[in-house]
Amino acid sequence: MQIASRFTIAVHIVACIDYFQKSTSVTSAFLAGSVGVNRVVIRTLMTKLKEAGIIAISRGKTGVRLGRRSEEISLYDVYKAVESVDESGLFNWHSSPNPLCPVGKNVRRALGETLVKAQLSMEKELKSATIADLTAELHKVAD
Amino acid sequence: MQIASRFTIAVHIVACIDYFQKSTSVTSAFLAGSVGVNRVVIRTLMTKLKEAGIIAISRGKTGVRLGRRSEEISLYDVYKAVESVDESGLFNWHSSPNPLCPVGKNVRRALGETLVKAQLSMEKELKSATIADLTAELHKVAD
DNA sequence: TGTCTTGTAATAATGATTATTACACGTTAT
DNA sequence: ATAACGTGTAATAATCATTATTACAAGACA
Repeated sequence: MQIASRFTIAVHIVACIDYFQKSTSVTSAFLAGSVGVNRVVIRTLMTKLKEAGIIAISRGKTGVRLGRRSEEISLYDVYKAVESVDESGLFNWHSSPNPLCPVGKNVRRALGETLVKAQLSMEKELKSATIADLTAELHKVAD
Repeated sequence: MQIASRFTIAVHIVACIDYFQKSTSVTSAFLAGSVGVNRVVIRTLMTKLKEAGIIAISRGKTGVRLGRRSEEISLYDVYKAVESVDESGLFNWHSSPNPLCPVGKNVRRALGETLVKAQLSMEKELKSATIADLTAELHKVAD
């Protein structure tokens, strides 16, 4: 299983806003065109990104803008905004281990910490990369 | 999205074998009882674990055994055996970004390396933990 | 040979993700 | 104020991966 594409879509959205907001009015239709998905998918993600303070939305012709400087938006911020990270964790547990078996009763506790560490390690990498980095790279490639 | 529970199930299986193989004949029915899933699910995973050399299976009453010492089986070995890790990576990409948009055309390339690094960082943690560690912890808790 | 167990195909059930339509409502410009 | 444009969101369907389950063939061992 994988981390849903809505994460890369969300990153794409934010990067697009950073890339284009000075030159164009960025709308959900515009973003849908760049990402290649339905407008409603874009809007749903936009709402989540707005709730996280990553972007600012206003209705009408204004277009979407970043909620703060792209240097201050990490990939983890985006990840957290659109994925349900906290609730269940990256690793999915089988739901009914046998409490009468010493292994079944304790695996989760005995293994849990290690898996949390693995998850945090991945998230740390996402925290160290910003949208500004990505946009810079995009500008570089486009030259 | 999460990493499928078949990973924790597989770890549970291997830990069970390590924990019980000296005292009992460990079978798919036994394991299904401890894990709390259908026998066929266990068998399917057993087959994959066997292909990875993690366990050794024989039909009849013998029961399942480890393919090598539990100190030499990392969580990553198990992870790799039952998840399709290499093919597509941990992060799922949206499939049709617009090649006519400078962002759509290049996000994947510009972001790819960072995501791979995040994935590898997680896997590194899984590599540093062994089934032996887990079984030791299980014995400790059971005392 | 009989009993136990694995191997595996076939199928269904479940659940999450993603796509799409439809329409109410906010915002801006004229 | 009203038309034009854009977001917010409910409702529904399509798709896909995961997980469950039945059924039976075939290997291993006493």
